[in-house]
Amino acid sequence: MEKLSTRQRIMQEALTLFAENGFEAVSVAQIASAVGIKAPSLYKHFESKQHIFDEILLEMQSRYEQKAASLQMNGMEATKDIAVFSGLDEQQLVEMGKNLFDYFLHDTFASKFRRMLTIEQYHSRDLSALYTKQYLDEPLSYQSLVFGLMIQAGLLEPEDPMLLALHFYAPLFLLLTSCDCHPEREEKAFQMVEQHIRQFSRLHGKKEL
Amino acid sequence: MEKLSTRQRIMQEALTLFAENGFEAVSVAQIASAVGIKAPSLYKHFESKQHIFDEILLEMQSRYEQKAASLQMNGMEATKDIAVFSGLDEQQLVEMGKNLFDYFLHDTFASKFRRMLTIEQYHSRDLSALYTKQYLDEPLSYQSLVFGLMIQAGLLEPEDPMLLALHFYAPLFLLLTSCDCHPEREEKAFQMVEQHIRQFSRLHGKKEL
DNA sequence: GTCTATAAGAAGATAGAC
DNA sequence: GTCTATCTTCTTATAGAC
Repeated sequence: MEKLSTRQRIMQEALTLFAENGFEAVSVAQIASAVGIKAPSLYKHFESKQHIFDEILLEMQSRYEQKAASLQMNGMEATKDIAVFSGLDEQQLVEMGKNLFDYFLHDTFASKFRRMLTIEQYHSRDLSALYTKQYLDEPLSYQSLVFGLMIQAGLLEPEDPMLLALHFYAPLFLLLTSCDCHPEREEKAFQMVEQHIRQFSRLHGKKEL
Repeated sequence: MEKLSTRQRIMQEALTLFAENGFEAVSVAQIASAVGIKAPSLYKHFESKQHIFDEILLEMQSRYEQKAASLQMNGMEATKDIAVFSGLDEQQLVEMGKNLFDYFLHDTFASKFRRMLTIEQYHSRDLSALYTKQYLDEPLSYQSLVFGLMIQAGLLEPEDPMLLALHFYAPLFLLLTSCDCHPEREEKAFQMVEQHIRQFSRLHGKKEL
């Protein structure tokens, strides 16, 4: 369990601190202290504070791609697996939403990374582009693709898929934001997620004639 | 037009910088430079950098309360003006949503303040509570109240008002976030807001028998 | 790979001239 | 109310002993 290298522990503690205070507000000494070493020792593992940040970014990209594949959130995979998605029923939709919600909220790396990007997006075009891509555009375009398939399969009433994706995902995004600094809200938020998706299913599900 | 006091200009420039970089990443010298004075001169107007931040907070509270009243977003007012809200039709709903969206996005003070709070919420219980109250809880509970009245008035199908509020407001919140660092998205976002609200009205509006 | 010591600079803030 | 000069502390980062 304690097999993390010092390099990995530096990245972990740095991310924790960056996610709470922002990059510039965290000192190298703070990071080192959290790891249990002195600041100069840290420079044996990373050439600069900026380099720690850059490596966290790379690490996250890699983890995100893995998770996207495992959640079947990758657009490429979805088009290959039409059979899977065109058979989605309400309960599976609830599971999909809860999985996405739980991942963004509780995966220790993903959750902190999202908070860090939320903070850092405002002073870098690159970071704001990454934030938008990862937490807005990709979830929306993926959901849009899924709902398009569900309409084709006769599971949902015909409707603009992007509007459906916005209706489905935006409440998850808002509830996520509401839990970020208030863990005591998580239970209620999970209930809201479920209610929301069941309402979504009721409103858009194919009506019997 | 140029009647702003130095004190007011300091707050203005400080907010602009805080909204982009966060409080700790901005130096007093940077703020002073943006105003056109030297750092020590700034201390004749504010006793510390923290004090500038605190005054921005107070200023915003005051402006927010004014705007809430003018947008009729104040819960107290709404219950007094049942007549107004129980007569809301689809077009008025669109206007209400667009007004809210436009205010959060374009009011120079409100927009920067929201970005600053988005950054600062993570390292202070007080600020995260303020963020949640101002951008999540109050909009939602206000919308919830409005929709409850609309159901009573027979304008909407019976439904949990909080679920309706989440359905109505969450997409506005997400689209707002998507425009924050990407002004080129605003036009599309406004179109999406309108489409979203018309869909909302179509889905929840009282069906004719 | 860790440490102490230290450089070189930037930070918040004050003193005092004008 | 503005400035220059200055203080103190903290910052990132390096040098070199162990």
